[in-house]
Amino acid sequence: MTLKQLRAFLAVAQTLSFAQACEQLHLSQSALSLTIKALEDQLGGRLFSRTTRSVSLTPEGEALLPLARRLLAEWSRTEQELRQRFALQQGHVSVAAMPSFAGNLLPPVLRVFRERYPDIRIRVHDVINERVLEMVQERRVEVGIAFAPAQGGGLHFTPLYIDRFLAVVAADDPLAMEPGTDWATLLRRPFIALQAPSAVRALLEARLAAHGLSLPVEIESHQLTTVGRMVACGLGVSAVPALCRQQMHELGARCIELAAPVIEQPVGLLTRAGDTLSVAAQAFHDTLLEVAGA
Amino acid sequence: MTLKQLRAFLAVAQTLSFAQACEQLHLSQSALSLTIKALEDQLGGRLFSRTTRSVSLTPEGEALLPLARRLLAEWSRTEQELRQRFALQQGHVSVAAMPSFAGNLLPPVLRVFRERYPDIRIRVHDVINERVLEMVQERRVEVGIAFAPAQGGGLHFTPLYIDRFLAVVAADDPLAMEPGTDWATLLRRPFIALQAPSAVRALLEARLAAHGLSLPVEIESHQLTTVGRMVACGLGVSAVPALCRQQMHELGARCIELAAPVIEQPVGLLTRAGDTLSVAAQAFHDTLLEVAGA
DNA sequence: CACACTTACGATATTCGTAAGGATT
DNA sequence: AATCCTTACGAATATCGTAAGTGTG
Repeated sequence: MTLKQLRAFLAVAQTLSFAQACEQLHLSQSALSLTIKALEDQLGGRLFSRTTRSVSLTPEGEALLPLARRLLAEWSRTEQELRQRFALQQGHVSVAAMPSFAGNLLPPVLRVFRERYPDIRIRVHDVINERVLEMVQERRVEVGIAFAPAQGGGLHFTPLYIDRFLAVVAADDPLAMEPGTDWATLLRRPFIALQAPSAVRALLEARLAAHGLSLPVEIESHQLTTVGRMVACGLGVSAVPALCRQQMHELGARCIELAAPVIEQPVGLLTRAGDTLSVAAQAFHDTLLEVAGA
Repeated sequence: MTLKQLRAFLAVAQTLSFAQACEQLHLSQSALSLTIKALEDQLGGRLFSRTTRSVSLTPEGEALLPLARRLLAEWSRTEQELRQRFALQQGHVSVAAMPSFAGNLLPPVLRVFRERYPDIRIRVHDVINERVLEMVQERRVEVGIAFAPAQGGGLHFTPLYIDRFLAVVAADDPLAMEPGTDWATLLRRPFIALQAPSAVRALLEARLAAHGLSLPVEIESHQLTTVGRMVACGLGVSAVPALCRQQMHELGARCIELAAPVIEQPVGLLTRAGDTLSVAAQAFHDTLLEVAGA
């Protein structure tokens, strides 16, 4: 039983005329006749009762009719769905992004993506850096945005930009007037740090230790905004990824360059090494590189 | 999107190998490769991620897989069902038969039919003669068994046998010893008749009237068995289709031939004139002619 | 006699398998 | 070097349309 045969059957069953069905199918009468005949032979009996002057369904044809309708409808529905997926008119992307990115560079990217592909649903997971890596590995998301991972671990990394740490000080701190400072100067003040499970915190301490420095931690928080507010109130100083400069400013703190050493770490897109991205995820990937990578 | 393409997709998706799928499909690698390529082109994107050494599903392929499975499963289920119908391994027949037939000749026919086609379900409607005609006309049954209808009425009649009326008398009635009698003799006794809506009653009175005779009705019933019992108890006599001879005997009454006039009426199979019978109904029709027509 | 479906036959397209090519383990 | 998928090309197969055939109203 072929698709053509079933389509031919449906056309004849609906019009109850070979001639009319021919036009509908863009087929000659002979071809249609042969097609129906072939179908009947394969099934083992007549589907139509032909009296040279009129065509009617046999009871078996009557039984096939609703089945044929359903089958063909589901067939084209399936075809349609796949086509739409490839045409970016359907589907969804799951993305995981570390908070500093999710809260700063990501929203404008989402706006552009949504404008371009309004039918693609996006699910953003705003989770800590390590969790981003896990979610990509576990295939819970197709794309992740995080710091470059230490070892591969089956992940593919596409760099977006190099992030560097900036000093954050209160607006009335003398340092706020300077263009920059160094770690030795900054660390003479009480330090307000992100709490332990944070990748930013871990990164920071590891790099400083390599230069014989350590953080004089006074207060800890696990929210970047809290850290910003505390600095703004003069409770101490901090150091944050350059990405957060705008956010810190809005919270009333000031950011200045920070050297000796300059602490840098690439931020980029993570995908599973072996896997192909869905067209939707690929489109998101590309949009992200285009909008945030500039 | 064609059947072959989807079958090829499923085979490759399940084995994750073109080579293995080839054997399963009885196809060369090149043909399979082209088939998958054609499917991908038509849908507008890749379904498999080929790395010359391993094949894996893309997210879109992953989405198609369950849909393809369902589609192909339903396809063969449909094909199977139709084939079985034609092979008399599935389906049902609805039959309407007038009570005298349903209770006498029909059961052995059903036994034979059931032995031959154990997978065909039969539904018997045991209804009065007129209702048989209606049910065939309304397509509530495919086959009816009744007296030959007066005018066509879109019905096709196949005669089974000619039924004639017999006299029914009590076992101790003097007539019970005779080989036969005539209407004039019979009607000198009180007559026990079937009630008005009965076709048998109507037929009887119409034919007798043509010969200037009328029934001296003493008692009426609408059950043939009741009539039989009443006759057996000596309450009167009756006249019934020859078909019921055995039944009357079992009830304790006796049947003898009845002439002057001999009242005959063909009994046969009724079908709608224009319609084709289902193979199941046709098989029943044929079995009935063979078993009951002998 | 005209209409509607079926059958026959030659022309066109499609599909298949063999063989060569390219890439990876 | 061996395996697996892709590409190229000639051959077999299937399908289509034109035209003649058949039966019914």
